Amino acid sequence: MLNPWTMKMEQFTAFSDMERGRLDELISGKSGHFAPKDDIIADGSHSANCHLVLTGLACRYKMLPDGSRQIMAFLIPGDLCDAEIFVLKTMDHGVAAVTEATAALIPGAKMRELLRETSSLGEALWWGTMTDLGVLRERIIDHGRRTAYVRIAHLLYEMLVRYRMVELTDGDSFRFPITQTDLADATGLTPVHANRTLRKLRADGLVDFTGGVVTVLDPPRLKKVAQFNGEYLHLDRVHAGAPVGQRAGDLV
Amino acid sequence: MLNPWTMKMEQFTAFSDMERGRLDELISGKSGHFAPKDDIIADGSHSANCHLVLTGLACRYKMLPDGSRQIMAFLIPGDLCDAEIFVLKTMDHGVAAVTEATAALIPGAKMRELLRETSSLGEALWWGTMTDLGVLRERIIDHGRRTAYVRIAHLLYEMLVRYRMVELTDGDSFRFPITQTDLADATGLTPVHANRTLRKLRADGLVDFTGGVVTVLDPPRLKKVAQFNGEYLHLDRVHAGAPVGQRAGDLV
DNA sequence: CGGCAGGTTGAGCGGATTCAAATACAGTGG
DNA sequence: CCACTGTATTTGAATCCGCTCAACCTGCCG
Repeated sequence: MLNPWTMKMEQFTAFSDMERGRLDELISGKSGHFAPKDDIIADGSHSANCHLVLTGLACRYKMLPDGSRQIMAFLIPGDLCDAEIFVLKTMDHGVAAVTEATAALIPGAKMRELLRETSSLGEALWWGTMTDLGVLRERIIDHGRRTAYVRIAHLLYEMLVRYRMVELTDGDSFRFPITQTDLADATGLTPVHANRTLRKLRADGLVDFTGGVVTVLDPPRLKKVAQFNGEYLHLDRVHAGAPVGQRAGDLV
Repeated sequence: MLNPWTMKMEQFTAFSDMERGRLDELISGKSGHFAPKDDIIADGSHSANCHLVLTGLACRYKMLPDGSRQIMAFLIPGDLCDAEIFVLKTMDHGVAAVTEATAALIPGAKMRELLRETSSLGEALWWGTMTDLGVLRERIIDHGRRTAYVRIAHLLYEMLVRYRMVELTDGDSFRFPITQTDLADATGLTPVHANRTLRKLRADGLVDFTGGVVTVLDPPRLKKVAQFNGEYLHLDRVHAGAPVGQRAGDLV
């Protein structure tokens, strides 16, 4: 059984058994357990360790002076929380658990080594960072030039692809237990309008979202209305382990 | 005279003379000259070289199927256009010149070496990438949770800080010759509304924007209305060369 | 002189917000 | 077993920020 980190990065490149061993070793040290709404890393703090989500769901967020919140990204198993920790003194935003979550604590020094390696691992870490940049840019497009309807559709479709990368989908369903307030904070809408829009997506037979589980009822149609083009995820190499039809790369 | 790349990165850390020499050498190879609206790197393309803006203004953008454009970042002297080129097959967005611009072409192989170095240079490159992430996150907050007025104020104040990092400000003025359409595409507004909002900022005595030159008339007040908090730029170390009162770090 | 790009202004519209209240639902304690 | 409580979802109505459509102005260049 591969760990989610390996699984994710192997969307980019294949690893040798030795490289896989390195990754396994890194995430099998200390780990933290977090309750919903707990900060995994607080805004303004610093840590000697890098955090990697192993189970559950987390989010990158920032509280604004007026009390409103902006969620900038959702973090699922295999995602790094704080790659900046090597070079920056403090976090310029917070990372909080959305559901119960566990995160591996990877010593900063070990991560530094990894980055400098000539093996595929260093490049895979760069790939992760570059795709994070791509996802953020896509979110800017969402907020700047897409309507609420398209924006939510886009987010849900993207999550489907990302969950499939780490094999946490069941057909076209995945567990994504966020509240509508979370959804609103992530899409830059009000909870009221997020509700109405989500409701329309349901009425249009595109998605079902009950009991914390998202089911994409008609992936090709959702992809179309979401104006989704997955190039920004750079799934150059389809993970060899996944059977045809269940690969993340098939969706982009 | 320091080059803009060195100047920018020395906001993060001080370099040795040898390290400065390395940077000088890297950007004094081949360079490209670009006319306004020319692509420096086209969406979907790939290059063996990395581009670094030396003079002029460029932008990171994406064209949408419906013909609208989203500008995701402005690139000024000292900014890297395509750090992704080492690991990704194709660009998932374009970079275009806004004004006449020159860009240094740095061989990808040389950049790779730099990244793996144990010197400060590798870390400074990481710092650059991490602050790029920070700037993008801030743009998401802009679009998601700030009004048009605050959003434009924020962008202009941020540009003031960034221009000051590379010593291209004249007091509180800087050359920023974008059209109001560019401004609209960057802030996710329509040109009409961008115009009205900019006009209001002028009427309120906060900024002047004529002849391609932005003048911040009252920096502390603009900072306040922009809800600007510059932590995300991580100007940990103020550039030693700049006199007190003219440092980028003073503004954050 | 006409053409064109960029900037400015007006009027009406609509998507999203705000304020407010009703409903559903799980947990908790009596 | 049922009130009680708090959180999440749903719906309605009025309002407003930003958009659309449209016209007009300005400076510049061929």
